[in-house]
Amino acid sequence: MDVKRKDIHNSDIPVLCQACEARHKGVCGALSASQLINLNKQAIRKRVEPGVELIGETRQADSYSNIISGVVKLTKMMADGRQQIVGLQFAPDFLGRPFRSESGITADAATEVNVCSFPKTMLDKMIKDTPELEHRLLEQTLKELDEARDWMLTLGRKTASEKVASFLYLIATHINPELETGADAGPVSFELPLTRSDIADFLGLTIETVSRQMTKLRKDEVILIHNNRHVEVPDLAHLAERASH
Amino acid sequence: MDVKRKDIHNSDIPVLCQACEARHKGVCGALSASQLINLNKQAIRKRVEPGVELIGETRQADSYSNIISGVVKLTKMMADGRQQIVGLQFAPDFLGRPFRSESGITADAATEVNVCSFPKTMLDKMIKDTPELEHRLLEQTLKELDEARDWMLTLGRKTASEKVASFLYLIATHINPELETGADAGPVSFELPLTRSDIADFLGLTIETVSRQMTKLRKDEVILIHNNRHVEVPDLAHLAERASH
DNA sequence: TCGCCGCCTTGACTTTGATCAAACCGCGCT
DNA sequence: AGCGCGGTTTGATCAAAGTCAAGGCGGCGA
Repeated sequence: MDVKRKDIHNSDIPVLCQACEARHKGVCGALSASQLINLNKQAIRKRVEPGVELIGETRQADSYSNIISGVVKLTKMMADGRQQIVGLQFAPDFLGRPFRSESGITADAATEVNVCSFPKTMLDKMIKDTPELEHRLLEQTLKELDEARDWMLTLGRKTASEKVASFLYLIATHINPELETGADAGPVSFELPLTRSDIADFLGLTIETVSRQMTKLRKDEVILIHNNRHVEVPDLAHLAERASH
Repeated sequence: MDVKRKDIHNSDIPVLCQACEARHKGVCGALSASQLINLNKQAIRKRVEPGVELIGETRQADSYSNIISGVVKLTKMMADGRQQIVGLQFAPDFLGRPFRSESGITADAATEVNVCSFPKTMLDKMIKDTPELEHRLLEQTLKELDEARDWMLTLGRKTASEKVASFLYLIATHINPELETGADAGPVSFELPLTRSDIADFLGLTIETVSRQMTKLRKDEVILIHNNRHVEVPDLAHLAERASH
């Protein structure tokens, strides 16, 4: 029976991949069952503690990863220690720089992070006979480019309080399953994946300014905060308003 | 003779493409002679005056372009009129957003610009049987992403005078043929492709601050300016120093 | 040739966010 | 329970960049 065939075929997909978001919405969706099996032989899942470096100075970049869960921050540093977070990545984003060693960016776990890593060489080979794979990489890269440019507007032209509101709005719309799609209203709540110091580095501010703007948002009842980390947003539209969205 | 064959084959390439940088370093390099001929039937070269919109509200984005010469600025606007230039593009960059209508970005000619435009549908079709094309697009997109992130560091963490120096350094290294490759020293000179107001929008500053920082750099003899537009840099290394590179 | 207009510069003053400093809060440890 | 510690908040002061206003420079058309 066709149904049975389908079942059998489906069970060919490695167990780990079956429920994996990277296969549904990430780059692995481009791969056939046999390719997934191949990749899986060399792939390892890792649990990583907050603050640990995934790509950068110490850890050389000879592998790619998919983010299974958690938040990864991409950071750029200047010689004198000033630093700027240039991007946040969530599951099921692809992690790693195709065709190049690296461009002065380090990737650190912001929260506890689970990744699925595999050697660069593997994927580079698969790209050769699966153009769809390159297509997915291009789509993800275009998405990152859009996000980077959105953030440039925030960094260059928004006030401190708009910046903080923009950050909270970004997290609110990215961290929950995905309520990214429209519906910018109603209540949301989440755990902040970043410390105040990370937030400052993401917004181009100091921790003091971030703190002050958070208290202002709290006093104006745009947000509620518990334990410094848990944030409730009674009405996302109000937050969007504050972010000048 | 093989040599003759090659000559004949070479002459199959459309005349306009033969000397075109887009074929050497841009996306068109991925195309065969016959594909180039095809594309050329529908391609048109346009000369565009400074300030004219290439992609955005008025001009709908149903075509892609290659920049033949000149500088294009990519701008994001907020509802209240604040704006931020999120990227500059030079020849032979590819202009247009694959697979998507657009993301709130407008592209305007900063200087006089020459482009080679062709319908989106043409290229989208060619991508299907020329994976190399998608590869080139990915390479360009990754380059733009790197540049965007570099600039985020500038916007978020540099002082006004470092920003202005960074801008001049960027132009110096991009506008001349290409001295991008190393050798960050020695004298350079160029015409500024942007007005003070554009520079301010690129750096997240006001025109007054840009002006003041330019005079400071001039007084410190890091640069010489004639006619407000022509800039001479006696020693590029000094400029790089000021930009905290 | 004059005068206008757009673009740029310069100056005086204000505001925003940074800096410096102190205290607070939750939490794990002894 | 008391202590110390990292992360955070709050307050007082300072400096960098923004705002407002005036004037300069250069090109172009009447």
